[in-house]
Amino acid sequence: MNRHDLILHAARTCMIEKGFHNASIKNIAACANVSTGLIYRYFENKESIIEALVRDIVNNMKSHLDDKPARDENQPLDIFQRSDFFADLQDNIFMLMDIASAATRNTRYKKLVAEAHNALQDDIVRREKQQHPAMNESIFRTRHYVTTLLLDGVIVQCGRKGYVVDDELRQMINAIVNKLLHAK
Amino acid sequence: MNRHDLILHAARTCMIEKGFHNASIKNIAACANVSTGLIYRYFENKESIIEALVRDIVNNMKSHLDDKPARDENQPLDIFQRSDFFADLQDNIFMLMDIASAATRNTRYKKLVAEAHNALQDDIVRREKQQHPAMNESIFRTRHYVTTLLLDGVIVQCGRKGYVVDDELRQMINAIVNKLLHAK
Amino acid sequence: MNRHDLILHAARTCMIEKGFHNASIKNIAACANVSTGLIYRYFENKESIIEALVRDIVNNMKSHLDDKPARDENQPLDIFQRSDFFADLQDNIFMLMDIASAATRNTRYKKLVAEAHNALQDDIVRREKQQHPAMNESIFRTRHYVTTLLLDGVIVQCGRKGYVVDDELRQMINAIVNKLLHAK
Amino acid sequence: MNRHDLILHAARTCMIEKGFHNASIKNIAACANVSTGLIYRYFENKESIIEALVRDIVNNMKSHLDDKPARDENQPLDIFQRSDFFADLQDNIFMLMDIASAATRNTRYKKLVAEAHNALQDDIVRREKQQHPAMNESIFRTRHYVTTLLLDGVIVQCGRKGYVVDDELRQMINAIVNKLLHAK
DNA sequence: TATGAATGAGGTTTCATTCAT
DNA sequence: GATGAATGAAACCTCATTCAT
Repeated sequence: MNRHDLILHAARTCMIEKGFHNASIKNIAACANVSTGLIYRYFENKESIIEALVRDIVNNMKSHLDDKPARDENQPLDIFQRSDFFADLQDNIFMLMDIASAATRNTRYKKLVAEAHNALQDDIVRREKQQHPAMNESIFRTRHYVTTLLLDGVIVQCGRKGYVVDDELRQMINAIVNKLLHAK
Repeated sequence: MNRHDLILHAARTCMIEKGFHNASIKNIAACANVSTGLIYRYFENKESIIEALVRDIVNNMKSHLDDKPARDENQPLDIFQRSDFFADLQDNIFMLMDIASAATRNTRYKKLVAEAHNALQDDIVRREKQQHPAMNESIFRTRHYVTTLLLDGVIVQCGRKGYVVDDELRQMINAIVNKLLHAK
Repeated sequence: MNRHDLILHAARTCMIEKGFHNASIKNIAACANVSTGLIYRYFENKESIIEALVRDIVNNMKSHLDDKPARDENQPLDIFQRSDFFADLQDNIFMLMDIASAATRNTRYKKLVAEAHNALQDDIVRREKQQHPAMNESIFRTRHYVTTLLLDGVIVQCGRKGYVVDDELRQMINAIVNKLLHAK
Repeated sequence: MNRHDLILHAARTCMIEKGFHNASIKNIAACANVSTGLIYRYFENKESIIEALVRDIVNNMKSHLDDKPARDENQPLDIFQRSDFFADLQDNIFMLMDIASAATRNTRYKKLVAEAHNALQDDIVRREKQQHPAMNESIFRTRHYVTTLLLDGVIVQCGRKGYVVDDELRQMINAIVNKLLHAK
């Protein structure tokens, strides 16, 4: 791993562990086994690290989606079926909350997060359209929106209660999403 | 307004504006037009201010619920119908995100938020039970859970996109909730 | 007790309990059951309270000495024999240390403490002279000096070890002083 | 001098000059000609600085003792004979008083001072034993105790009177100690 | 390129002192 | 006289950032 990615990885680890505001540059440097000064050779400042982290998460999600096999409409949907995708999401729960929170105040983050979401949505809609050319695009968008809403809800709940997604929760969410999809 | 509430109000304003971590005691004092020292006459420390803020939000929600007229089962539900309730929620969105985020790292906050949620849930279940004595309690709990999930999702979305709840969003959420309720 | 003495008494209690620097005006006021503002009606500032306290201690010692029965030269001396005097001294140990310590830096305290010591010494020498008119004054002064030295040592030791003067310590000190006195 | 020792030296100077409670981190930093932040690179907190200072004093005393030539029993003892030892002690007088005073209220300091005293005592007893193998250990301990008592007394007196040890005081103390030692 | 010592602004909190009531 | 709310300077400590080596 090159220095840039090494630092980014360390930043991710620290922020997951300590939270956005408690992950100091020193922590990150120690975690990456480099000097504090070196951080500033690869990133302009702390904000830029967050920026890169968000970009990373988005790219990760996109690549997860790329791998995703086409869903069989007749089978019940399991939005957690790609276990590695959701494992990742769980890992990121705390960081995502922090970043979302930070984004409410920081224009740069906010723009970034919004762009990321739009990119993701476009990506999802595009591939759904390929599968179901006859369907109305607005339905895709709604689906995506609801799913996002629920996932965000789950994230917050997890953060709040401090537990990971267990089977009960997983089934409940799936039931809701399935009902929504088939009700259309 | 007495000094205690004045400071609390200022704290709320600052946190909404600048975020949890950037609302310094000095900021709050300046916003309340008092000296920094005075803050500590009314609150033990910064944590206590947050504590009071969360308690305030919870009590507010409870009193909103108390005012809520019995819902006519045959009419579609509008969870935003109490516009002042949601206006309040929107005001609190940023702060709630920050606090939820901070709660993932701070034991005291986490306990506080958990307590608040339990208190709210108990309150809701109790009043639903009064209205529908024959219904199974677990259904109430599920309903509450889903609603919470969605509301949390909405909060995050709002924070993320930086806009308030518009009509489109409102109708979409309502549609989902209504479908869920009648599917049961 | 008048307000002035009430406050002084409270100050003494607080300083014994919490130490010189940790006894705040608020503490003292609370202990005296008066408002903080009132303190400043009776004392110019915190320094003046110390000043008054030191004066008090000196006067107390003088009055203890006044009560002291003439010592029988043929009996071994017990410098702790006036148990109430030493009880008082023990009570004051911590405060005396603090004040002595503060006096090293504060001209006003230093002058005060020096004056107090001289006053006490003169008082002691005067009464010893009355008892033993033939003896050389320098002997009295030496005796007084040594006794003071030892008492101060005892005070520091007590402060250091955190215990009060026990029988063993008492006998040891007495043995030393007796030897000194009779060696002359 | 390395930064660590530079800061420690500055701390010592400040404490001697201003006293324990008035030697602020900022003062110390200014005195050492470094930034306040740097202090915390070398010491965990203010307490640690004191800790290091006390340790320094103890080590200094021990090394002074190591250099001390064996005393000729037939010659009168001069406990100030190692003039550099006592010069050092005088330098430390103010600080020692403050620390002793602070130790009465602070568990950590108290433990520190107690340990230091025990270490010194053990050191002294050990070397006396080497010189006089036949003598009872309790005699050494008593001697040490009395000497300590007197030294503490001298320290307090010096602090109180604000002067350094002059010849008169020196001779008086020596006379006392000699009498004590030979009376045994 | 890489280090980590150094900086200093800024955070929370305490407390002697003042002053309107 | 008496109160206690209010002030604000100053304490300790943290951390993003810079820079000599």
